[in-house]
Amino acid sequence: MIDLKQFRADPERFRQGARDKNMEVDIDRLLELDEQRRALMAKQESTRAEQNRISKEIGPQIGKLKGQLKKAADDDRAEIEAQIAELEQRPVALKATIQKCDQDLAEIKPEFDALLLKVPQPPDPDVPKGVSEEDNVEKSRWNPDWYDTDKPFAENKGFVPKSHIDLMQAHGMVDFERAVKMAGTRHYALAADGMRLHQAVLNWSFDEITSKHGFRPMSVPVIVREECMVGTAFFPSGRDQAYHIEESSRGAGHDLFLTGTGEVGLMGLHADEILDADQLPLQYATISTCFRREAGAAGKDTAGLYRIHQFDKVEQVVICKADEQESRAWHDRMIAIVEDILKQLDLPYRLLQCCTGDLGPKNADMIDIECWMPSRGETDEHGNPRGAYGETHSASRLYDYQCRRLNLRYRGEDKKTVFCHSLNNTVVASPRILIPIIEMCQNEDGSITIPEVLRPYMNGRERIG
RNA sequence: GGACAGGUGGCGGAGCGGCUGAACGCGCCGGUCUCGAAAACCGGUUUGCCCUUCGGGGCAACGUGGGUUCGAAUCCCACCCUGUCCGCCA
Repeated sequence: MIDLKQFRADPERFRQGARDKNMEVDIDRLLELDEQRRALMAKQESTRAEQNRISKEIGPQIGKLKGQLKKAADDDRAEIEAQIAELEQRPVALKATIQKCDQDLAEIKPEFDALLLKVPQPPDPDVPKGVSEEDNVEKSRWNPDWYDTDKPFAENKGFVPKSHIDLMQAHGMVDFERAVKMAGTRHYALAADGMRLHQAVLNWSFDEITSKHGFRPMSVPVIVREECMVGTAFFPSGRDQAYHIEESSRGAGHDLFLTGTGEVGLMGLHADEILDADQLPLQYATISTCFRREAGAAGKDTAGLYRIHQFDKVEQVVICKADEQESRAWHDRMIAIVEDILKQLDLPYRLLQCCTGDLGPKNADMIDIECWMPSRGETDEHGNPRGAYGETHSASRLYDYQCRRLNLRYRGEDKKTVFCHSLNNTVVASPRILIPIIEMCQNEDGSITIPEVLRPYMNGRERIG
């Protein structure tokens, strides 16, 4: 959520921010409603102040008169009752005014709240302008010394690569047919060494992030209430992407939603809290199953393990002080952790600076990390794919946009409460990460060499097949 | 799922419908005392919003939402949540 005071002071900044992100939001209407709302509040409050004043004055008087009434002789009664009635009449007009303000405010509120939640965080000035992922800017590339992504796979390794689908099926590592039978398209079942490799890369990277980099290991809910989705800013804009469990229609008090990333559970932990400054930064990591409807992606990446409805992910989040330099430093550090992990896995990757049009509503800045996947990309003259980068990680910097919605604060130097900054990044998402691992580590005979760092998690084995 | 009990400030815990933003205790911060510390004593200690001539002024909040009332932490209704016991269960 944006800061209303900043919004009033400089609405143009937010108008431009939404434009840069290609998002529709009626800034003028929000300004108008805000003005109406404040005028009504001012009127209501001053009326209420008046009412309180009168109330304090007549309260004791009424009390006293009612006491007298009990003991009074019959002929005095009428007189006392008249006095009470007169006193009680005094605030009546004020009450009507207050109620009218109440009604008017209640009428504005839903539209105001909905609109306010829709205003995206403006992109940082140093984020390149652009309309789609086409306009993202490559920042850097890394290749292991034995592979050059500018040359075809065959030139690098001396044979034409197979896709992860073929390789995994050959080794009985995956079963698409039965999974699709059970759950429909974009589902899969991992089997045998497929499941082992999946667990190995998750467990290894979880150990890296928690033991080596000091992030606190957590297990958090993946089924959450709507407030948690709104608080983490996945709603309202991403509502279509989340699976909705309609418990309310079965008589329960509220619906639930499946989370699309561990970020939701990790960030939701401290909602509505005021932390001590010395508790910060909080560094959390979780390993969680992620659920995504992939609405609007019909026909895209339909084969294999690239775009699926359910996967597992090791996620890192940082909650730090509201200091731009500090949160930028954390962003760099979280990206460096992923680079270290990908280097240890020996996977070619590149860093992409996402352009304004590719940012979500909550991000001020986002760096995507893509790994080289030999089975992707256009096909060459022999009908073999040329290979392409595919997104495997995404590192977001949010300033206080998310914590403001979550009402997550800390007590600053001057004892004032301040909204925290938050950041998040993938550590490893599997099975998608299995695509580059399996395809890059394949041998001419169809076997797969297990990356060295994963061998301790695979019973010491060196290869599959 | 069944039966009770309960939701008040950082915590514990009061609270005849008006004087209660809230007693009391603990914790925390500041001060007195002391060479220093402890004890004792004194003072302070919620959050959000609105207005401001920047001195300050005002409103709201006792789980949530509605209602009764001139006036609600206190009365009524609905919902949510928590605890305990029983049943079921990885």
